[in-house]
Amino acid sequence: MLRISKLSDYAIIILGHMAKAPSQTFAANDLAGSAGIGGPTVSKVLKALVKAHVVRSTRGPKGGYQLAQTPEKTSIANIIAALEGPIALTECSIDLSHCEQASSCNVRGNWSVINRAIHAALEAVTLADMAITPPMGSDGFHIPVKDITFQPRRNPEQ
Amino acid sequence: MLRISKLSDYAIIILGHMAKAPSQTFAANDLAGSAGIGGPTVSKVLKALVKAHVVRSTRGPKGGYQLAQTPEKTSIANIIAALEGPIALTECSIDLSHCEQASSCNVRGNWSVINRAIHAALEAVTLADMAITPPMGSDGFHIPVKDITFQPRRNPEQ
DNA sequence: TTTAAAGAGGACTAAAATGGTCCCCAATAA
DNA sequence: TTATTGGGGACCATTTTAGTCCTCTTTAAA
Repeated sequence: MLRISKLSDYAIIILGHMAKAPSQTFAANDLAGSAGIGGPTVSKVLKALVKAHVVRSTRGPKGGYQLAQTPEKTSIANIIAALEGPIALTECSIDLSHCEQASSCNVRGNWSVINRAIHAALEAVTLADMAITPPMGSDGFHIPVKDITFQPRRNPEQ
Repeated sequence: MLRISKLSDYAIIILGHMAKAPSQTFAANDLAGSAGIGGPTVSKVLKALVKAHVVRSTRGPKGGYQLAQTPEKTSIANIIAALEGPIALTECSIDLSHCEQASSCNVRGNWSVINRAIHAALEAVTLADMAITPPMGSDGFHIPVKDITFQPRRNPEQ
């Protein structure tokens, strides 16, 4: 199954809590409590988010973490990249050198199209979009409030 | 890194070879040779593709594998789903029951938006698009011949 | 100046997923 | 009848992932 790691999933849940008070500073432990995730794990996630400049940290007593930008400016692509590195579906999109099929692979260049599409999809959705609680459907599921459509464009003028 | 498995990658390479002669029947071993992938591994991939009706198989001498549909009708989404199961970025998109955060997770419904976007991106590209060898760029990279654009639509009338 | 509360960085381990191989069975053309 | 091909699944080694823990640094407040 094509999927994101648990840590990225946690990141979005944690940031979702922070997005409710975008300028507030939260201690890692408090976030762990409200998200229902283990303390050390929350710390690990937040450290990665600091490196990627998704959140800012303050040390010392009364320290903690704070969103680096507004939820509207924080894209899901950035969050996932913070925890999993560059978003690319195949190894060779990142580094061609250790691909044994390279010579017989005639499919290579076209992956970049898909990679860009996936990236665009994740870039187009922000933390603000994720954090809102959409209306509850009759089946108990939330109804998403946003939609993304595609326009496949064949053979564009190059 | 958000990525597909090696087996899915192999599948696309293998099918790329088959797409050159869409109605021909190929023995697994021959495909292994031309793709530069181990025989047993190619077999494993092809078996999965049969189950997903991406290719058809014929047993016995002169048997082998054949594309079930034209390359134009074979979507990358199908291929990936054949090897990795349903395309969904988070566990809970497939089965909510074993999600411990369920109660404190207010982000759930919005994942389906992203999942649909990813799926649409993979659905929009076909084996035919992947199999063509695009013109070579001056940097030695192939230039993709197709592009996909996004139209994020905020707050559509529901 | 001291102390305690926070984060930074990284080592380590257990568990899970993945990749690859192999074996025996079934179908079928010659 | 036999040889060739795929079908199904078990199996294991390796890699990846998730989670924990330890020690160090920073800093507000007593």
